[in-house]
Amino acid sequence: MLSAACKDSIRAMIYIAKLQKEGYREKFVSIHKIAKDLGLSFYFLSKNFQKLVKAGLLESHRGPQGGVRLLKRPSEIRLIDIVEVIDGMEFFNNCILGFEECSDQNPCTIHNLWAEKREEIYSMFSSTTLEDAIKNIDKFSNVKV
Amino acid sequence: MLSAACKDSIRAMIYIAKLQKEGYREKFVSIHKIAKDLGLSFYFLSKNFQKLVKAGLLESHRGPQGGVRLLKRPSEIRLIDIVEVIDGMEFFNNCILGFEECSDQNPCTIHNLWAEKREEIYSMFSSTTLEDAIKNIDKFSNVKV
DNA sequence: AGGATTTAAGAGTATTTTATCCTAAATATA
DNA sequence: TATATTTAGGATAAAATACTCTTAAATCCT
Ligand code: FES
Ligand code: FES
Repeated sequence: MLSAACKDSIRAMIYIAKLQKEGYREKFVSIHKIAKDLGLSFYFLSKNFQKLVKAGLLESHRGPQGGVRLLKRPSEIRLIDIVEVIDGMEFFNNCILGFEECSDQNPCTIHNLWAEKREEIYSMFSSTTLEDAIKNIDKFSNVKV
Repeated sequence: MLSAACKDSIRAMIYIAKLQKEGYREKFVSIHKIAKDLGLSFYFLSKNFQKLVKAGLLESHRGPQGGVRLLKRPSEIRLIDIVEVIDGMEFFNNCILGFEECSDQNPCTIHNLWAEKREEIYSMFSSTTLEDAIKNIDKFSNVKV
C-alpha cells in the first residue's frame, strides 16, 4: 500500500519529531544521522526528503551543523500529509479493481464495500499526527522506531 | 494495495461467475473471450490464471470448447482466496512501516492503529464472495464489470 | 580565503512488476 | 487421422520502482 519511499519517510519524520521534543525551529538534524539511526539508506532517504522540503513539511540547511527540521509542530503534521507528498493520493482516489473512474455514480462490483473501508483508512491517516505516533512510544513500552 | 495482476484476476473471476449463473461444472469459458470482454491483456490474464488453476480455484481445459471454469460455487469463492493466490498475504502480515516483524508484542509506532484497520480490510475481503459481487450488479443499476 | 561538511540535483544502475511472445501439449471435431 | 482451437510454460521485453553515485552549491569554521 505505501511505497518503500513512503515507509522510510514516515519513520524518519516520526524520528525527527521525537528528537525535537517541542517539534520545530530547533537544531537541524543531519540526514546521515537519521539514516544511520533508523538503518535506512542515506541516498534513498535524502532523495525522498527533497520532496518533503519542497512541500514545506521540512526545512533544510546545508553545510556544517546543517540538516533538516520540521516546519510545523508534530501535532500539526499528519501522516496523510507525508503520504500525499511521497506517494500521492491515488490510493484514496482510484478504483480498487483498476477502473478509470471511482465514484458512487460509477461504481465497480465492490465499490460500495471498498469505498467505506478506504474512507476509514483515510481517516486514520488524517487523524494521526507525528505527535500521536510519539505518544505511542511512551504509551507502549516495547515500540520500535 | 492490490497488484495489477490481482485486480485483473478478481474482475475476471467475477465475470466468470456471472456467466456461470449457478457457478461451476458448466461450460468452459475461453480466456480469450474474458480478456476481450473485460478489455484485459489476454497474455497477462492467461499467465495469472495459471496460478488460480494450480491453487484449485479454477479448472482449465485445452482444445476447442476449452477454457476455464470455477471449481466451486460463486458463494464459496471469497475475494481473499484470489488475493492470497495472486498477491500473497504479505499485505495482511507485514508492518505498514516496513519493519521485519509485525505483532502486538513487537509493534511499530502506529501498529495499534493500523492493525485494527488492516483486520477490517481482511474481514471485508474474506466475507465477500463472488456471489456477493454479482449481487451488486443487480442491486445497483450502474455497476461496471 | 580555504577547507570541511552537508544537502540538492540529476544521472545512472538494479530489481521487481508488468506484459508479450513463442513453442509445446492437449483435445474436440470434421 | 488431420486440423483447428485452446491452455501451459518458458523466455524475453518493457516499464515502473527502488536504490546508488557523482558533482554542484551552500554554509560553517578556522
Ligand atoms: S469504482 Fe471500484 S472502488 Fe470505486
Ligand atoms: S509493527 Fe508496524 S504495523 Fe504492526
